Amino acid sequence: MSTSTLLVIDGNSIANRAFFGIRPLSNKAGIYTHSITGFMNILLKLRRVHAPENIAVAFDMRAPTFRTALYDGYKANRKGMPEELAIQMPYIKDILRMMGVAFLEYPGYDAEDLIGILSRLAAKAGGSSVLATGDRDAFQLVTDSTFVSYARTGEDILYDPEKIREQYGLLPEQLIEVKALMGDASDNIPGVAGIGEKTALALIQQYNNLDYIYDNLSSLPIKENVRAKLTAGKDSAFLSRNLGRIITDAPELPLTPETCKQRPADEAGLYNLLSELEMSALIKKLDLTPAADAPAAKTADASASLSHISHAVFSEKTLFTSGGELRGDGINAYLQNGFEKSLFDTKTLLEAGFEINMNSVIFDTVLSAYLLNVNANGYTLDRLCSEYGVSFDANDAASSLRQLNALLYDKLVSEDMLKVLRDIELPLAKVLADMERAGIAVNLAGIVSFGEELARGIESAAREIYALAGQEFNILSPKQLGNILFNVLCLPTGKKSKTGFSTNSDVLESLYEKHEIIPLIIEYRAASKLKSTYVDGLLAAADGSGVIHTTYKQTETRTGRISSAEPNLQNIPVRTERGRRMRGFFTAREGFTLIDADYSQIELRVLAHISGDKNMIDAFLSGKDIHTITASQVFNQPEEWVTPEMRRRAKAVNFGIVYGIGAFSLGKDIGVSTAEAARYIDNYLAHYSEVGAFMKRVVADAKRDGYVTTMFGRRRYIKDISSPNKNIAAGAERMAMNTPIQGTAADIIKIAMVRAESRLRKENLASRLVLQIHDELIVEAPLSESEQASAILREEMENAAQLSVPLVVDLNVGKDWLEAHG
DNA sequence: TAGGTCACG
DNA sequence: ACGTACGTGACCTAG
Repeated sequence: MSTSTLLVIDGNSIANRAFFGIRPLSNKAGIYTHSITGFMNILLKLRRVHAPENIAVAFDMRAPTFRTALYDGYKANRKGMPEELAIQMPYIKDILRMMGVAFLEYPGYDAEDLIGILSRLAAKAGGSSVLATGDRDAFQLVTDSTFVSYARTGEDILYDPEKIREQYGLLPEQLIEVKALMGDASDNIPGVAGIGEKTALALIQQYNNLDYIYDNLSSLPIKENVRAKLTAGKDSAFLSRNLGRIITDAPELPLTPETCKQRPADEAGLYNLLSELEMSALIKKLDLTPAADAPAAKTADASASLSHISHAVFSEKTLFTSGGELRGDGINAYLQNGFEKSLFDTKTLLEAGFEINMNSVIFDTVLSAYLLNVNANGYTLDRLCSEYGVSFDANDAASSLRQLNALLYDKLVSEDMLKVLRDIELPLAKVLADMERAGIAVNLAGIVSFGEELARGIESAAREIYALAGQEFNILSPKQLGNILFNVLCLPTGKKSKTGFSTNSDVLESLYEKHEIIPLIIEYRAASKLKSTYVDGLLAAADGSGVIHTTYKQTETRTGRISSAEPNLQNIPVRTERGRRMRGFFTAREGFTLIDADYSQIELRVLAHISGDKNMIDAFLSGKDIHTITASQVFNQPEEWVTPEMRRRAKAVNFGIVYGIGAFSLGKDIGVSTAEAARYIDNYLAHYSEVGAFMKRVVADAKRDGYVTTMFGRRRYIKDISSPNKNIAAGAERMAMNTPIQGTAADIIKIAMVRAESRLRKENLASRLVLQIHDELIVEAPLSESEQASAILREEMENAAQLSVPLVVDLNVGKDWLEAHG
C-alpha cells in the first residue's frame, strides 16, 4: 500500500489569511504583493513540513453552486474579496501554473468541495492527504487518512480524528450536525434560531444527529424553550445540514489522482514574472536565475514575449486570467493597472463596462486571430484552439489561451501585422466601444408619424394590387407574386432563380410598362421595406430615451471594414427622396450638432496611389471631377463635351474597376451591350494602363502567395484563386483585386477614427464620434465646439495616410443627419 | 434555416 | 454552355 501524501490547499482561504495576517506591501507599480508573498510562504512551509508527493490548490468560482440553488441567501452577506486581495489572485495562480502546481476551480463547486473530493480520491488510492485551510468547516472531512492543517495566526494546528474528539467530543462528520443547528453567520447558513454553539454541541454529543433529535423531539429530556426552538427551526435545520455538508464525491468532474501530479516548472517564466512583481525574496527562496538563453536585446516592437504577462479572457460574462478566474472588484484594478496585458476580445470587455487602461493592452487574442485569418467565421476560444492545434480544456480555458496567444503572437510578428494590431485594431476597439455606448439620438415621434404615412400607402397599394390581380395574395412572397405576374397575368418572365422566376426590382423595372400592377408592386415593396426594416426596426432598437446603440463588429468582414448590426446603422436609406427622410430622424441631442465628414472618392484615390497610375494621379491632383475626366478619356472627348449620360457611364466603369470588372455586368448595370461595355473597359485600361498592370500584379501575387495585402499590411487569404472552376477562380480574382482597395480605405478611416478621437479627448472636448459608415464619420459636438471639432475631424481624416493624391474630405454640419450630409 | 430581396458604402 | 462586380445586415416567406 502506498503511503503517498497529497497536500490540498484552499486557495481562497489561505490567500485571505495571507492578506489579513500580513503587513500590506506594494511594489513600485502600486500593486500589492504581500498576499502573494504570504501565500507562497505558507505553501512552501507546508511543502517542507509535510513533504507531500503532490500538491493541489483549489479555488472558489463565482458561479452558483448547488448551495445557492438550495438556498438563495447562501453566502449572500459574505463580504466580497477586498480589491487589494482580488488583484493579487491572478498572480498567485500564474505563479502556481509556472511552478507546475495543479490548481483547480470548477463552476458549481466551492473550494472546500474540491478539497473534499480530492481527499477521498487520495484515500481511495491508498494515500493520505493534508488539507490546508483557515476554515473550520473542513474539520468534517477528517479521517484516519485525511488531516486538516488549520491555519491560524501563529502556529498551524494539525487536526486528526483524535484532536477533533478532544476538542469537540464528536466524530468529525458530526460537526455537520452541529452546524445544522447553530448555523454559520459567515456563510449565511441559518441553523435553528436561538440555538448557539454550546447548545448545538451539547445536543449532538447527547443524541448524535438531527434525525434522532427530530424523531424523538417530543420525548427528549430537554428544556422546553429549546424544544420549542427546535420545533420551529426544523426545516431550517435540515436545509442547513445540506448546505453545510461538503461534497466528497463528484464523478462528473474530471478529477483523478493524476490531476494533482507535479508538472515541470517554467523557471524562466517564473523568474520574469517575479522580477516584474519585484519579489526578489521569493526568487531567492525558489532559487531562480534568469534563463541562460534568454533573448538578448528586446526590440521596441517585439518587446513583449507574451510568456510573462497575465492574460484575460472574457467568456460567458466571467473574466479569466491565465492564472484562473479574476472577478469582483479586482477586475477593474487589474484592467486599470500599468502591467502589460493581453486580452481576449477587448471591445466586448469594454462593452461590459470594464475600465481598461488601453496603454497597457499589448495584445488581443480575437483581434489577432482575425488579422491572421479574416476568413474564419467566429473567433471563439475553442474554435481557435482547434484551428491552431492547441488542446482545449473548458475547465482550464486560461491554459489553452496562454498557448494560443503565444502561437498567434509569433505568427502576427512573422506576418508583419503587429503594427496593424497595435496601431489600428487595439485602439480602435476602444473607439468603437465608446461610439456604441454614446449611441445616436432619434426623433421617435417623427419616425412613428412617418410609419403611419407609410402604412396608409402600403394598404392602399395592396387594395389596388388585389383588384388588378383579381385575388388577394401575399405580395411579399416571391412565390405568390411570381404566380400572379407570370401565370395569372401572363407577363413575360425574366431571370429564374433556384425556386422559380425572379421578381426582383430589375425584373419589375423591365415590366414597368407592361402592366399597371407593376408600379404598385414596386411601391408596395419600397414602402414595406422602409416600414419594416427602418421605421419598425429602429423604433424597436431605440432605448427609453430615444437613443440607438448599434454594435460595431470589428472581426466580421473579409476586407477589414467594420460592420454594424442590431441595428445596422450603415445602411440607412439615402438614394431615394422618401427613404432619405429617415436620415432626418437621426439628430443631435439638445445643445449639440452633428458634424458629417466623408471621404471623397477614397477607393479610387487609393487605387491611384497603389497602382501608381500617372494619369489617375494627375486627374486627382487637378482637383477636377474624376468621373468627368474618366468619361473624357473613355469616350475620347474633351471634358467640356462630356454629357451627363457619359459621366454616368464613366462613373459605373470606375466602380466596376474597383470591383474587378466584367463587361457583362458593367453592360447590364449601365444598360449597354456587353460588347459596348467591353469597349469602355478597353479604353479605360488604355488610358489608365498602370491600373491594369496593378490588377494583373495583384492577381499574380494572390496566386503565388495565396493572399493579398492592403497598404498597411492587413492580409486576406484568397483560397480559390487557382480553382479549376473558372467561375470560382474569376470570383477569387475579383476579390484579390478589390480587397487591397477596399481594405486600404478601411485601414485609413480606422486610423482617422483613432486619431480624431484621441485629439478630441486630448483637447478636452465633449465632442465624440457617434457613427461610421465606411467612408463617412459623424461626430456629435456641443454647439460651442462645432468649429474646433470640425477642424480636428477634417485634419485627422485628411492626414490619416500620405498618398500620392490628396485625401479630400467633404464636411457639413447640421442638426440632423439629413441636414449634415447634403 | 435557406433563399430572395433590398438597404447601404 | 454558363454565369456574370466588391463588401455588408435585416426582414420576409416557406419548408
